[in-house]
Amino acid sequence: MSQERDADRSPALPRTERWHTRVTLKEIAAHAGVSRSTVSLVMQESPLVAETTRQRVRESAETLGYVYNRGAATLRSARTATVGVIVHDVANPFFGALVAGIDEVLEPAGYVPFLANSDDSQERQARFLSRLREQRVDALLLCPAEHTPAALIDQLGEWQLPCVQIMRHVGETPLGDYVGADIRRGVGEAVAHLVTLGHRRIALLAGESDHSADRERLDGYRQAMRAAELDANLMLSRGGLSRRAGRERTLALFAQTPAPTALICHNDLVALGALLALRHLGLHPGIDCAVVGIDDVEEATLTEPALTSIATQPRACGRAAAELALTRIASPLGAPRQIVLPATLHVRETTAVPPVDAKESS
Amino acid sequence: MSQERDADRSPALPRTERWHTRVTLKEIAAHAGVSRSTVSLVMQESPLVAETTRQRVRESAETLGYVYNRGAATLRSARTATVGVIVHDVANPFFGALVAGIDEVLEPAGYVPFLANSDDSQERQARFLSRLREQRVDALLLCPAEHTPAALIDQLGEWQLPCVQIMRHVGETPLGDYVGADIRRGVGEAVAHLVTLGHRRIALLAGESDHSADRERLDGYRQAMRAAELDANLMLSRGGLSRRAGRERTLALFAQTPAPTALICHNDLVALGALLALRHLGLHPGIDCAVVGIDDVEEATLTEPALTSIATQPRACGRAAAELALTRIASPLGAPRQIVLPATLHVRETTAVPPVDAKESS
DNA sequence: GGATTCTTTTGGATCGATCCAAATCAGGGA
DNA sequence: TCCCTGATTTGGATCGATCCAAAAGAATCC
Repeated sequence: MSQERDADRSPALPRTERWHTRVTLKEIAAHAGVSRSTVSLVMQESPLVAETTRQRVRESAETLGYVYNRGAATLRSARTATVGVIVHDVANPFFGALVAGIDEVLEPAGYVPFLANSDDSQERQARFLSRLREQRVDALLLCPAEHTPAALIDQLGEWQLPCVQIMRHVGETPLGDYVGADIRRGVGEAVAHLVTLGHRRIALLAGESDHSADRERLDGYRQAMRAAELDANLMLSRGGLSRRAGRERTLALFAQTPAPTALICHNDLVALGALLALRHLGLHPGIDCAVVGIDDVEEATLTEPALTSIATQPRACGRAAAELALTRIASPLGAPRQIVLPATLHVRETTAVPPVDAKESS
Repeated sequence: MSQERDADRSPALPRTERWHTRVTLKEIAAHAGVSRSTVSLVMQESPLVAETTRQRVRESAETLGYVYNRGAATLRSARTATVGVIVHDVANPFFGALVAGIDEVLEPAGYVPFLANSDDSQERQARFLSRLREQRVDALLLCPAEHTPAALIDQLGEWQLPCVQIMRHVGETPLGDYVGADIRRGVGEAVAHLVTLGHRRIALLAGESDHSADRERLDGYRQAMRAAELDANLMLSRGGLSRRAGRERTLALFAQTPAPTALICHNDLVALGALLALRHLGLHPGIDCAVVGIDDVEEATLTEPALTSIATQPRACGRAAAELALTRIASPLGAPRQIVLPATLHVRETTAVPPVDAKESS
């Protein structure tokens, strides 16, 4: 920490930053000929202060190279202008887009996001949560890890920490603030679409853990299958949700007879895995077997054939969640809101009429 | 901010958290019968304090539901236990993995990362940077946005903000701390591999902006091409780096004659786009045209045929960068370190001997 | 027993902002 | 000129930790 730089302080050159003597409100006050309080008001963009003073103070701050000390402000005012974000897999492009959406809203509002990866582990989630409490974040944006107990939301309430759940929620119905997509309806629409095309053996490649996102897919599927007078339990597969798992689970499904003629996949990664599997089996997606993904990630439009997918709009969800968090910070006692964005089916090339033999045999 | 809740303090029920009267060191001190200073020492895990007192204090903190106030500590000690992370595209799986690696190291060290997306925009990068300064982050992990001036690093130095550059660095040679992969050698190895297989018309699908990551690919390519006595300028394509751009640029390359027999792509996204283009043209990757990607993302092993790729190990880079940042925080004046991880070629199915006609015609 | 050392504990002072009640200022009307 | 009103400005007190020099206790040695 060499501080012996004072030598080069030539008064002619007002260096923007002096060495290691941090500029504080006090220095600005002295420089601008006002009190600390006034400077503070200027920094808070308060309308109380006169325009001319405001200008003078701003200039002083500028020439002295002042950097606002959010930490000091926090101590007194209990606002940190930070928000915690917990997702279960940053490496998944879906969450990448989600995080980008969050960022988009927080940034102009002057908020900064803390980000962590729970990796769907309770323990990591809990550890990060306590870090965030130490940092006194103003709010939390949470995609809860698997098996998160419903009590967590109550706990957060006791801790006075506003929380917006995203895409998944703990407990049966969302108790607190929540932003997600209307997956149930989206899946229903997909099933109806496939039924209209003539499909009968429609498989659902679901997840294996019983959280809300999973349940909604299942509910939408069951309900639509029932409506079409088809057996929903016959073609239900539960398992992992990676691209690799999608591939393997599809191979497994095709090992049984009768094989499905259409696959609805928990997310696009699984769907892309399914495409790989079909190609491996020498089958043509969209001709020999229909495939529907969920999320509509950018990649979906680029595969050959292009993937039919239910758009969950991660970016829009991220934006909505961040906005909700900001309003909740502004009014902590307002009524919780549940925002459910429409999930619309984007029909592309992987859904077409089933092969003739399959249609007849059902 | 009503604080008039003191009435309901029933001594019989030691609620874990009282309403709105935050527990501070003072309360713990009173409860444990020691001074504030001692409690502070316990919280800092100082070895000075006796084991028995330590235990007692810990228990008091526990029963009172104390949450450490990092902000208050920061004010006095000038350490925030936070680190800023700026990447240019969170939605890219490569950066997802990188961020995951960073997280992996910071979390156990008790640090929390602020994350932002520069979207390769100078302006967004600058705005976030000033936010981070306000928050007094202890260090910065930066994948500099395109066209970032070399002066930025000096500026950060003046601001006393330790910075580790990742994957890209500003200026000709990395001036400060840096973590990246040995792309130059990796690309060289790829060219040599292709030459050994018999390829002569080896194209490079490079980026169009002139940052270090780009230059390294170019240098590696030119050098290896020269070594093989091939013309490096003939088959050089510059352009966008998305999957879509990869597809389109490949189509463009194949519109010219003679078409290349091998493609080395700036990253795996571009390579995957190239695979789509080849398939679209009715060509078989690995048979009609070799394709090499860079990064070796998970998806590379799953395409059919599997993609040959140069592994840049984003997760390992993230870890190394975070570790370097931690050591730099511990000793700000230590000599800058440049860590270059090996980039090894993973040969898979998309690289094979060139088609006979192409070999003869060269 | 008292001096000496080592271990543990402690009371202000301090970091840099915000909050709030009170002081000051400027302009208008009687 | 003086009072009143509304617009600005201001000086402590305060938030909750850390730092530091010094005090208190315990152990050791002569």
